[in-house]
Amino acid sequence: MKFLEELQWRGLVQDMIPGTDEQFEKEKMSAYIGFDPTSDSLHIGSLVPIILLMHLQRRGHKPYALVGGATGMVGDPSGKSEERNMLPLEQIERNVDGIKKQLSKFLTFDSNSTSTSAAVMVNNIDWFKDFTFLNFIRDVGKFITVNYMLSKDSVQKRLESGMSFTEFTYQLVQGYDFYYLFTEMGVTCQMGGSDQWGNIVTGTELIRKKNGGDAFAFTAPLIKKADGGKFGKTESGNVWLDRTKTSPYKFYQFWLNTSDEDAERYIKIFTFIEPADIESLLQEHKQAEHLRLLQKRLAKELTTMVHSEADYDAAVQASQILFSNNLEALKQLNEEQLLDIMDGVPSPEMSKEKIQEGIDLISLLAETAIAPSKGEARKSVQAGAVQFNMTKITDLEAQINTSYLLNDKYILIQNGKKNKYLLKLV
RNA sequence: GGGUAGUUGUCCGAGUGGCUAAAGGAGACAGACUGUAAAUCUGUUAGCGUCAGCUUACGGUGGUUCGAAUCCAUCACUGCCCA
Repeated sequence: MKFLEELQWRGLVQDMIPGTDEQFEKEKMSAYIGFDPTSDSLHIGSLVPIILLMHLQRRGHKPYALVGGATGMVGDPSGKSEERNMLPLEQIERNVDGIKKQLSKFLTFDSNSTSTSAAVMVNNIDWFKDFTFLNFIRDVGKFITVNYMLSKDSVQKRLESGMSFTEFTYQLVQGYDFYYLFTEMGVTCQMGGSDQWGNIVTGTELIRKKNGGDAFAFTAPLIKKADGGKFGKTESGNVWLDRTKTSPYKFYQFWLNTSDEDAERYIKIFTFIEPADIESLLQEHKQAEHLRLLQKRLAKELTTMVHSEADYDAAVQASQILFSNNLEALKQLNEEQLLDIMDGVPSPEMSKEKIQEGIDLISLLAETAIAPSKGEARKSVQAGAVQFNMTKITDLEAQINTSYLLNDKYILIQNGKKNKYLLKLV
């Protein structure tokens, strides 16, 4: 399969500049994608751009990852209904560093290697920091008309509610990135999310006018859930690629919980499994949907890619114990096994004396922060959401004592079916 | 600069002196059913609490009033029209 043909099949292509697909077959190309430094860690929303770069590298093309040290200072209006807050400069720098570190996990950056497909990291602050305002409006602003800029969706949507000049300028700033990379580094293609289409086209326009060169681009669709909800959010917020923000166990659980409908799309988008193999997987899945083959495979591929195989194994093991409702199996684990399995499961601590003296259920939940307050704790218990060692407790007055302890110092507590905690007594 | 409309809880949106912690919807969380899915049904959804109640809330600040999201003044922000 041709490069773009495959990406298309995977559902990774939304728009494309005509001829881009052929160009990728003609020669090894350099292509880039931008990352916004709005946080010091990437979350799974950034996985699509990362995967695009990985596909690129696998096919022998040269991926450029651009972190937006400069563009982050301006703020992209695309897809935003209102002006966004500007981050302090130090924060942006910190975020740029964090993102760089994470990207190197997915791409080979080896600059010593002679490989032509080694990835390159660039930061647009490097070519913007000494670019004066006057020079910018002479060298860049002159080539793009306001009429053209106004016609962009991202601008149109904000015309009613208001938009600052800063945000309006964003497309020029990003457009210049492409121009710079095109002329200085021979990067001829830009990729991005479909919300970036307008900005990307401004770049190709700038290149065409200033330089007369042919630039290429394509975008990937925004990932949405089949029910229209946002992708990548859970009750506890974003799913991050950083294990200290989202443990491998939770990361694994996120993918495992994918709905059938979404799983069929995600397996193509997020994994590198060969198209033929995916087809047969889909067949298999349809025959026995309750087995959730797709979800399991998705969770495996992603957890292994983002974390490691060992993390994946641990997550599977933990999930099996936690969701089997097999109290006996749980009781039989020794301390080491228990801790091993529960690695990544939130583990609040509490002093042992309190349990020895006996404590009421509500206070325990509130004090361990398993429930945010006593009021919330009461609600959860009344709703039947609380389980201790896989046994539901609905009595508001229940007293908790040492008889609940596993291995003499742990209690497995659940608040809701999927929120597990391992309470540790110290 | 002038005129005018607006700013309500996570979001949308009703409310125009007490019955309003604020209708309705969306979203979110929880329960039931299932397959740790979807759909559906039910409950919860400002904070705290011994569920009696207390505290904070309708852009900011002051004021009128026994009492204000609701009236007045002023400031800030935004839209629209005129210059």
